[in-house]
Amino acid sequence: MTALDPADQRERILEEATRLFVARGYHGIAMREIAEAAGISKAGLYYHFKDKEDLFLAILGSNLSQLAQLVRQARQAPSARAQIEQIVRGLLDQPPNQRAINRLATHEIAHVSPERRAAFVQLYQQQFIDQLQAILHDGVRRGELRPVDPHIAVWLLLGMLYPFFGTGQQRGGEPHEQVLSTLLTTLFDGLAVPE
Amino acid sequence: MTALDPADQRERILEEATRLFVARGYHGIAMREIAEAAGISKAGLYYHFKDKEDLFLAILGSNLSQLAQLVRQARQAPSARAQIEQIVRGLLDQPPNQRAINRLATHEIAHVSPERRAAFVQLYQQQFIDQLQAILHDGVRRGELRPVDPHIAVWLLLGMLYPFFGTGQQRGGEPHEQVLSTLLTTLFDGLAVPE
DNA sequence: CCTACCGATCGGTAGG
DNA sequence: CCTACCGATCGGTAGG
Repeated sequence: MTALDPADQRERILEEATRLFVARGYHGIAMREIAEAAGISKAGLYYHFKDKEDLFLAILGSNLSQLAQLVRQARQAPSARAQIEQIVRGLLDQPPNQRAINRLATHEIAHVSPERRAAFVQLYQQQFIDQLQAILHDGVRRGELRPVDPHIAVWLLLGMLYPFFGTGQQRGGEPHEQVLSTLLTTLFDGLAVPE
Repeated sequence: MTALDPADQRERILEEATRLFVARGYHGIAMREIAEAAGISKAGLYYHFKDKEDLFLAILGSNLSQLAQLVRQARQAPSARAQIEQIVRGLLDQPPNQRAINRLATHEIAHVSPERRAAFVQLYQQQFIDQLQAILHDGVRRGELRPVDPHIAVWLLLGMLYPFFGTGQQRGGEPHEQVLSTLLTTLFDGLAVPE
């Protein structure tokens, strides 16, 4: 038996911890459980991560980097609608446990200390929310979209995605493409039949 | 000093527990904290409620009754759009702590035992989700709405509401009427400018 | 990274 | 027997 490389061990911990936090929330999981799932002792866990919050925020931070990259790539598309479509597609295409981290980020962040929470929320705002707002703002400015408040519209969009950020066992039983097209049609064209 | 009537004491416990669970989630609150907030001992708490899950489910159940009533009243309206509008208005008009119970119901229900969770989820489905699906289904059948899958559309609608189910301190700083009208316009007419 | 622990606090219950 | 609790403490477990 050869021990794992430290970086690989860290990755393994993050993977198992993600799965557990997604299933039962921040306070629903003990550090002991994460250690067992990763095949190390609890003290070993504290070698890789300063404390429980540090481990939790590492998961959220890594996800935020991927979100930021997704948005950066999408901004190359020609219209607001095309940009949003690319982002929504990218989010729904993530593996279930990755998608569910967005749920953790909006929900369980409340359980970390005020200082670290404020720091993460600010980063999340800058790297993700502000970018989405800019896309909608530009869409309104160019006359592509109705003159809605981008601030409200961003939360409507993220809200529409929210139920499909589950683990995939509960919701998301529907075909991917059908959810995607229904979401985009509803968001841009509305549910009402045009007269 | 006269002791409170048992029913009043129970109401007081439910009120304080709601506030605490909303702020910090199911596992984030100890029975001791709820007891202190209600001005009784922890043992007194267990006189009124069998255990922590029983107390938690009493909160969700009472909210579900109100949701069911809201939907029943709304179903009298003449069109699917008018019915949905009345329900959305009713939900956004609730006091912040009441609104936030919807968040608890979708999120923190995962933390109760499988049997009790299954029972509550079934009741929630029958008394709320199925009713919303019926409204959309009828709307599609009567040609008011695009031929969307009611199952997906219900979750898009509830998702749009979700960000505004916070405690009111974070989101919901926007004027009520503006959120309501933006949500309904987006849901029924879409964000795109008609050509 | 482990074994061996800590101060404190967890949900729940005893007798009166 | 009942109600509406109380002070004290149970066996286990939390993060560190």
